[in-house]
Amino acid sequence: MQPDAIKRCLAGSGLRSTPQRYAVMAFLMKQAGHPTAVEIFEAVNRVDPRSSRATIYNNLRDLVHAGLVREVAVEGRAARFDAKGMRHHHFICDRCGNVEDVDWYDVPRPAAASLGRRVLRECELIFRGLCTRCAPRRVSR
Amino acid sequence: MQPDAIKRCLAGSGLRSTPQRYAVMAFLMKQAGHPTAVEIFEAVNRVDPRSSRATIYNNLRDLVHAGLVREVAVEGRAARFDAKGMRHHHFICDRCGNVEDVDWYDVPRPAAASLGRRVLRECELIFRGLCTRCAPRRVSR
DNA sequence: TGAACAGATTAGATTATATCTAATATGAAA
DNA sequence: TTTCATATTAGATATAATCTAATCTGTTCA
Ligand SMILES: [Mn+2]
Ligand SMILES: [Mn+2]
Ligand SMILES: [Zn+2]
Ligand SMILES: [Zn+2]
Repeated sequence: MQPDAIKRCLAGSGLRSTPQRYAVMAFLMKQAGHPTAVEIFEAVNRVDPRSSRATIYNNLRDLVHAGLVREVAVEGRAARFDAKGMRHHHFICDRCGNVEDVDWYDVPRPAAASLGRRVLRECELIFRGLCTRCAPRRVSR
Repeated sequence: MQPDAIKRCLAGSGLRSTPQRYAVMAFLMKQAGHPTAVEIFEAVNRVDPRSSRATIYNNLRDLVHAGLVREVAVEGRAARFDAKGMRHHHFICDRCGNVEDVDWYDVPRPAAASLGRRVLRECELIFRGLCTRCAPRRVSR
C-alpha cells in the first residue's frame, strides 16, 4: 500500500492525515493479526514519531467510526482491531482469546418481522472454539 | 421455573447450589434483558441474602463455563449476560449498546477447509445497527 | 445424624482497560 | 503566510474485572 493511498483513504473519510493517525492505519493495514490498542501503541512507537496512549485510543475510535477499522470485543480481554480489507468472518478461541480470520461467505438476513423497526447495518458471524494452537493434537497411533 | 429445577440444573453441571449462585441463576432466568454484572449485583441484593461483588463475578464465570449462561461482550461497555433458554441471535445497538434477542435461525457453517484444524464449538450471529429506541422515527407526513 | 473438607464467599486491594482534561501544537484551506 | 478547526499530549480519572487470604458452608459419607 502506497503512503498516498492511505492519506487519500483518510481524507476520503474526512480525517486529517497526521503522522500519528497515519501510523496507526499503516500498521493495521500491513498487520495480519488483530492487535490490541496497547500492542498498536507499542508497535507504532518503536519508530518515530511517538504517539501518546490517548492518541492511539482517539485514532482507533475515529477510524472505527469512519468505517476503516473494525473493533472486535472479546469477553474479559482488551478489544482487538483490524483494518477492513476483504470481508471476512472471525474465529475467537475459547481458551486463548485469539481472533483469527475466516473466509467470508454470505449470511442469510433475519426475517423483516423479527427485526421490527430496528435499522440493520450489518450481520457479523463469529465462530467460537479452539484455535489451531489450542486444539488438542491429533491422537497419534 | 421451580426452585428445585434450578437447583437440579446447577447440580447437573457440577455446581453447588448456594443462595448466592441460586440468586444469580434465578434472576437471569426470569429476566428478559441482558443485564451487566453490576445490574445483577444490585438486583439480587435488593433481596437477601447479600452477595459480594466478587461472588457475582465468580458465579457468572462459573455459570458461563458450565454453559448455563451466555456472556455477550460489547465494545467499550461492560459485558452482558443471559440465561441460555431458547436459542437465539443477538442485535447490538451501535448507539446505546443495548443487546436484544432476535429469533433463531440456522446458520450455514464454514467450509471445513477454511477452519483447518480448529475445533468449532458454535456459530454466533450478531446483528448491528440501531435499536427500536435509537432508530429515527418514521418520517410523518 | 454430624464431622470433614472441597468448594464458596467476602471486603478490600489491585490490575487492566479506556476515557477525560485542558494546555499546546499542527494540517490544510484560503 | 495566516488562520483555526482539528489533533496531540501527560497525567489524572473512571470503569470493569480479578485477586487475596481469611472465613464460611453444602454435600458426602461414616
Ligand atoms: Mn479480521
Ligand atoms: Mn439473549
Ligand atoms: Zn487458542
Ligand atoms: Zn439503541
